[in-house]
Amino acid sequence: MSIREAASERRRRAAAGTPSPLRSERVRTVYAGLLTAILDHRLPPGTRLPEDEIGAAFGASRTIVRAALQALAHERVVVVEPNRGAQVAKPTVEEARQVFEVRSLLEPRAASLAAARATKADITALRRHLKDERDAMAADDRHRAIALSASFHIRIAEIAEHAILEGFIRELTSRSSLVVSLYWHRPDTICERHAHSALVDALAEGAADRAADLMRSHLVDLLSGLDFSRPLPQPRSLAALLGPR
Amino acid sequence: MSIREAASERRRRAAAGTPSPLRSERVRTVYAGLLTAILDHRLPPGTRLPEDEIGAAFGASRTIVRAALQALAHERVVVVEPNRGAQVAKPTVEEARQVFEVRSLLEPRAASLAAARATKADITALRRHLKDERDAMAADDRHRAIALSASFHIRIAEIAEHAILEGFIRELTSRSSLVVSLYWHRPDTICERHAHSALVDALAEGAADRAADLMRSHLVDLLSGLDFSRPLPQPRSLAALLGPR
DNA sequence: GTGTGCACTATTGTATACGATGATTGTGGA
DNA sequence: TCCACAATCATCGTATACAATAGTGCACAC
Repeated sequence: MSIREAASERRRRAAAGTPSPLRSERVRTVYAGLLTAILDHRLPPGTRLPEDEIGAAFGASRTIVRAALQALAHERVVVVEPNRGAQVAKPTVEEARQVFEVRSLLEPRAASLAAARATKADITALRRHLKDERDAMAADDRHRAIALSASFHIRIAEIAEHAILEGFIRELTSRSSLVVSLYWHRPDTICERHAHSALVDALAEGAADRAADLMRSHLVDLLSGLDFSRPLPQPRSLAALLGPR
Repeated sequence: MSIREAASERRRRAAAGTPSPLRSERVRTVYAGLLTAILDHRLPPGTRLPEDEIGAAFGASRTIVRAALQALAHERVVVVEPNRGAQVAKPTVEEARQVFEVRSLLEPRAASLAAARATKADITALRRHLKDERDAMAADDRHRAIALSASFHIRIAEIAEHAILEGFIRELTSRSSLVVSLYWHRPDTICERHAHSALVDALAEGAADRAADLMRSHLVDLLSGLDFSRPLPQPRSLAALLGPR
């Protein structure tokens, strides 16, 4: 078995254990459909998710939909209020800070592990990923750019071959996507692209400590692109909406 | 803000602190019953968990049991194999290492936050907790001692008032309990008791850095009490079992 | 005696029916 | 005009029936 095959085999096994432990294929379909829609910001925070409607959209029964929603709720991507149904989560400012704080505890380690383990094939794949990001941004495909930017972090966690870190980072990047959709307010996303690229360079050289540092500062940078000062992103009552006509 | 909005807001906040986002009270009952049984090591790793049987034990329908099992599966305390049912998780050696590695990334931060935030009442409660641990050990109530030892770490995460850290630490301590039940092999647990006690002292003084260091070394110490060298706790094939008769 | 295949059993997967809950609207009275 | 209360509606919560699946043991042929 070649080195690359061995790596891919390792990766496959790692991936098997990773995502949410969903029993059936149909639940996974609904779960994945909802999750990507949320991460793409097609379903913004606060969107109600009635079981019937989702079931109709996916051609699934409420049993299936409920299982998918429960999984998403466990990852805090949706919140369910008893007897009131589910909706896309609306992270508070405090929650947003905590998400990035925990990311900055976990992801530098993932980066340094990845630096130690990355194969040539991994680096190639990452560079291709960077190119996709650039293309999406050039094409002004904001949804796709956001999704790719998040999955870059997940790719690194995968390369680190650390199932638990990967699982937590998956959850945190999902939640970050919601945070970004509520609080992002920086015009230029150039620095981020540069940060990702520098990180890949460090990984390619196997520079574990540098990779960790780059990841750390990248996360600080992301956090600084958020604007928590705006009054309130969400609750605006109907009165407020209709008043200043 | 209207009364209705305020109520929904309160509900939302209440749900936020809930360990696992379980919709109904009955699901929570089954979930909690199973979890404590597992953490107490009354249900050892590998125990099969048929839905009917659990339902009968708790007087609940399979619908309820399934929801509880799914939640436990998400926390990796049980594993479900499609069409084959659920069983108490049996962490591998690799998983065990990872659990403690991630704990040592997260818990020192929790400890230092707790040092900054702990009130006198918190410290009193922690000292009472320590006493309970001592009593359980003195009474040779191994189950209770193990459970208390784990919940000590959770208490600290609660004091840190960091919902995300707390959630992750909850999951990791649960998984640690399974690891301990499979791999623990140290006769003396005295050092641990001492470690907890020193940690509370640091929290009482508000010594954040020292608390973090103590937590870090405590976790290293716990890891060193595990014996991964024994052949294999679980998978031994039938051939291996029958061969060297 | 050995191997193959079939029926049986135990268990999970899914849909659906029915009851319960909470929001909303409409009506009556003060 | 406003509040209280009742009826309505949408939606969720739960039990249960039935289908599907994996595991088990038996019987039969060779």
